[in-house]
Amino acid sequence: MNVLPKGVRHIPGHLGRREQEDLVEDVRSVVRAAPLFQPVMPRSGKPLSVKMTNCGELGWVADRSGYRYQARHPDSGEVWPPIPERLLKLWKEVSGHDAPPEACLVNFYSETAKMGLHQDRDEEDFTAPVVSVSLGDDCLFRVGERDRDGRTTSIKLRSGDVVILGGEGRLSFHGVDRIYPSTSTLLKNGGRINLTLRRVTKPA
DNA sequence: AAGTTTCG
DNA sequence: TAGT
Repeated sequence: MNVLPKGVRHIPGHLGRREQEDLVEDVRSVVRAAPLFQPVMPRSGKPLSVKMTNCGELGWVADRSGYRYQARHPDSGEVWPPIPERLLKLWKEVSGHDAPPEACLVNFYSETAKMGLHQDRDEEDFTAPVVSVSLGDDCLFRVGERDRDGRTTSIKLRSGDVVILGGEGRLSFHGVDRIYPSTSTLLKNGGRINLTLRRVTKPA
């Protein structure tokens, strides 16, 4: 019986179809304002397979210089568009955290995209959880513990699912091993969108 | 360093 | 630029 690591919560089907469609509209408008860019590995410049953008006061970027949060789009130099209301509402529903999210990373996975096992650790504040929303095709999500060599568990994430990494689970290693093409009709061109809401700065 | 590969 |  494979249980999720402590502090990792999976809420299958948290969002209904209509809410998912509304969120896709929100994402479309974010992408219009802040076009997807191709993140690359620090130093090597090797591209990640996902495309990404952000909304919120801060956005996560990856380039040859490193990983960091910044207030502006790396290509356009524009500030990121605001986090859509319905994501702020979702955060209030599930995060158990008073302060609103400062960053929402938008990752787009093509049929072949993956994300290696990693920690979300570029934030200054680990007291707030990470809240993530899946839209579109199913994926195989793998989650472990705070140490890279800890036990890992794989679960299938479907469109409308929410995953929360909080408390002991805040620094859990996690990644996406594969996308299951054509498993959702939410996105016309297929693929998967992941939205990740985070606090970045230290609490006052 | 959030890659890839391999493994679990 | 994750519908035309």
